Amino acid sequence: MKGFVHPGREDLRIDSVLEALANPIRLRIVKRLAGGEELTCSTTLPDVSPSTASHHWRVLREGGVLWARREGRIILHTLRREDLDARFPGLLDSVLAALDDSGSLTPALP
Amino acid sequence: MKGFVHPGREDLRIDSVLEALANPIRLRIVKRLAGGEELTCSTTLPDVSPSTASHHWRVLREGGVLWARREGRIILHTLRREDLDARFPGLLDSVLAALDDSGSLTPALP
DNA sequence: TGGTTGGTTCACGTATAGTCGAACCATGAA
DNA sequence: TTCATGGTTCGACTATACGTGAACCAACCA
Repeated sequence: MKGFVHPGREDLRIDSVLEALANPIRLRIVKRLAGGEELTCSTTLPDVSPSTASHHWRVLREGGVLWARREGRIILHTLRREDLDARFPGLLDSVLAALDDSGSLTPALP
Repeated sequence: MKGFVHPGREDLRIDSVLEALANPIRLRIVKRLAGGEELTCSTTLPDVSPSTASHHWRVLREGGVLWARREGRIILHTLRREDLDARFPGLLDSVLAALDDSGSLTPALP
């Protein structure tokens, strides 16, 4: 567990990205990240167990949706906006716009 | 089995649509439909069984991605482009553009 | 009427996603 | 060194997705 595996920009695949996005919990994460915050694992999903949270972060990371980097004891995540926009122009924006419209995927969270 | 159940435009949900799109077989279907063709079930997926094909058509239909209408003995499918563009502007275009770039999801088909 | 064609539905098996607790690892602090 | 914190990994379980063949249905045709 020394550092994270991220697909390169050119390795991003549309079906992997769609797969990563096709989950309400992961969409919540993406929505939060889109605000520009750097999120940690535990503070973002207090309603699921640490192992479940870790699973979802991994799917997003390996799908190429976000970067993970260790900062001391915590792990900070940021959206790979440039890479996603470069490879799939408009995709992220359209999904984020849809998330703004429907409040269904944005329960009250700290 | 008298006619098909389609979600209304306002009932389209981003996670259902992403879920429907997050599958290579269904992406192949969407790509074909985007060409403007009206596709039947069997001619589009000759490499999977009729029941499997029917399953994928159903996921796309119930996710709101396409219209199905009976025309005599066959069922014709068309992309719900207007509805998708209205509810999730840019989503379909970005996915289709990605499908054009990578030939990986477009095996030789009749 | 009976047969054929195009699809669906059902029942089933298999594979994978999602979830969790327990154990473990990495980091920083005492 | 020892401890606490933040995450991951592992093993197990459950739920759902995927895939199939068999049976069925709906429309057309002879």
